[in-house]
Amino acid sequence: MAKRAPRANASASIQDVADAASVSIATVSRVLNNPDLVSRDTFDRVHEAITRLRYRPNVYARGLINGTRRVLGFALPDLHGEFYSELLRGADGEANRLGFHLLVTSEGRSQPALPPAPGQGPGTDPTNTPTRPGERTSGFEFGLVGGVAVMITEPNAALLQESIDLALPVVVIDLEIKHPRVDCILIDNAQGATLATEHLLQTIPPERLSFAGGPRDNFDTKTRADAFVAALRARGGEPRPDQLTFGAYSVEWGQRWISEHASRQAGGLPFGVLAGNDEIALGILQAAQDLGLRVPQDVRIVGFDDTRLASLVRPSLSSVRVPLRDVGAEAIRLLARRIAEPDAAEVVTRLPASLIVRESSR
Amino acid sequence: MAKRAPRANASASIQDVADAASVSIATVSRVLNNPDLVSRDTFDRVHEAITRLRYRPNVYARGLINGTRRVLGFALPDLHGEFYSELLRGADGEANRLGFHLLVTSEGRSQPALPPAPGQGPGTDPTNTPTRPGERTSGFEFGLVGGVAVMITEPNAALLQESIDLALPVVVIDLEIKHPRVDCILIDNAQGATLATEHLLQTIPPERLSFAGGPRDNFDTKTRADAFVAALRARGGEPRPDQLTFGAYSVEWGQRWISEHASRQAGGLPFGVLAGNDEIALGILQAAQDLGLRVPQDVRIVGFDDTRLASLVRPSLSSVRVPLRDVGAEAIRLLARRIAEPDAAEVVTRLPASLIVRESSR
DNA sequence: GTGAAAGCGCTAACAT
DNA sequence: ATGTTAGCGCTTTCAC
Repeated sequence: MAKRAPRANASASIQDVADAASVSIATVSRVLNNPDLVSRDTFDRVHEAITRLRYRPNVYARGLINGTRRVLGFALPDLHGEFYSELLRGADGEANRLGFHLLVTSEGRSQPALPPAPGQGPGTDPTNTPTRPGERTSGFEFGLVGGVAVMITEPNAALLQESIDLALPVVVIDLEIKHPRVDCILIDNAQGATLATEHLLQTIPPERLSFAGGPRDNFDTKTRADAFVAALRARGGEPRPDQLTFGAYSVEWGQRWISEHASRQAGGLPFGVLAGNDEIALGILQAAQDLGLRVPQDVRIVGFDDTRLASLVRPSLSSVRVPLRDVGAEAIRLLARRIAEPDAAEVVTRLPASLIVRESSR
Repeated sequence: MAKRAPRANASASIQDVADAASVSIATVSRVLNNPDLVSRDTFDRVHEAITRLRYRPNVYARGLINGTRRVLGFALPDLHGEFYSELLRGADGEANRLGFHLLVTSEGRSQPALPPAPGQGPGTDPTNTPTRPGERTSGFEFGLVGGVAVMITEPNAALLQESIDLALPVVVIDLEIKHPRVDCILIDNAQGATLATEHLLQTIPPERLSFAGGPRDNFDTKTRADAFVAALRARGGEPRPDQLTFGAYSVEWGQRWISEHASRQAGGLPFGVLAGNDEIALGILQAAQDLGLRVPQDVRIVGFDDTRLASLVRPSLSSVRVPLRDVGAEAIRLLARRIAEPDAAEVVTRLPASLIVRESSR
């Protein structure tokens, strides 16, 4: 029995427990990991010591051995707002269910990735502090996490690339990529946008229908815009360029959109707009009213994502419902699966969108 | 030079890098942690090997040694909605700045803590699977984190207790507790509620003013209610019991409150209400309008927290602004400080609240 | 059923 | 300036 004075400060180690229970550390370990292998009596003694000393196995030591990483990385473009918040909640719930922990990060954290230039040796410039490898490069302490879920909404995807390079289990949200061992979760934006457009077309002629999208580069916005155009064409209307505009996912952009649109609105009333998300829709909704336009009599609006905002405002906002919570949960599920079976076939989960009609387009 | 065949599957280890650069592992370690100690030439060679092999130091091995935990736990009652979302964003930003990572958890995850009964030996009941110590008990992988920020909004605080027991750096949000080495962050709810009440009292007589709180046990709600009462008394009005009601932090509760209140409203119009948070206020605002009451002519409403909801709805909602993002950031800052100086004096940060007057109470 | 001992990958003395 | 070596706390053979 290798006794050792238990350090006053730090928490109890396995050795402390072993000493207290007069067994070897191996036995303590067994009590923790293979209770069946120890005798009833020993078990009780050890267990008592564990509780008394408030012993918690050191995760780092454990992780060092079996590489069992119970931590999953969850990288979102941003953490704020109803949208991401709901995604996160879905992930958190599922992580909890499956016994994982969530390391969150927002892309806002991103640092430039390691210099990719293969020929140019690093540290060539003596004035530059050389990249400290092993330090965080993209906001993630890789190596701490057993897998990463990354939401990719725009072309630049340093974090994704890095995750893939590290041969870490990866789940990509919002972008379909074909890569060995990389699973994807997609929202059926096209379907949702089609539903919404067709709904608007029931009461609005094609030439009076517009799409007020988010950032032009944004994948979601792009898909939604394409489906919007397709739906218009299906009705025989080739949209004019001014019927498709792009800005930002913000209330402000929605407000600006409507004020500009209303002033050049030659087609007459009522007109309709499919917004890139609920915030844009909300901006449109409110600024339209400020402009003296009645919703839905003069302007019919449909948002996207069906965040809580949509049901909370008055008049309530029609919106394309996207199962955000399911997206978060599914990401964790896929990650867990791939950790368990690294070579399982790649999965592309496509979650359906549906249209929730409320006052703003009725 | 202890060569070793680099495993095909796993990521490169320090030994692999050492071999590739024909140096010892110690030198590689130095390149990573004390670049000044190695020669220019060696540095370059090692650095090259590192990038080529995509080497990342194993966090677990590192953590095992220096106990440097760059991960902070952030425990909130819930993850969803503007409120927590903003808190989280503040924390994430500051964690990023200070080089920490955020392990989030919502109290919804909580498992029952270890059985506290000291006399009763564990594992006494042979039918029961004994508690697996070392497994997560409160949603947290303690031992992985170098500190924990816990938001405590209601009396039960198993997670807090556990954190404290583990002698982990702890920051408590929303509850003032005096405990060695535990720092607190408080929002000046009393001040905020006072400001709001006095504002309402400018146009509403005390007997027509009500407080529609969140859960009765909730610390914030309690403080806000107390300040409300005090402000009324200062104006010479002893509030009737029905002027103080408690429910939940939800739109639904706000809606129910106004329908019940409107029906028994004998004091006449206009009347005023201070809501426990913005969601309640929003429910009141909308249901009031549905009931044919005009806001602010008939009903004046002030919310709490000043989440984005307040400025997004129409009529816009007056609200007590609470610097949520600062709260999150300050939590991380305090944690970082206590990790650096474990015995620093305890700090209680009290963040000010302010009143934002908008249409709903003008 | 239990203990002894060999590492997991890394850092930090201590040598040289 | 660089290499050698002793652990960090734990799991896991391998003996007994």
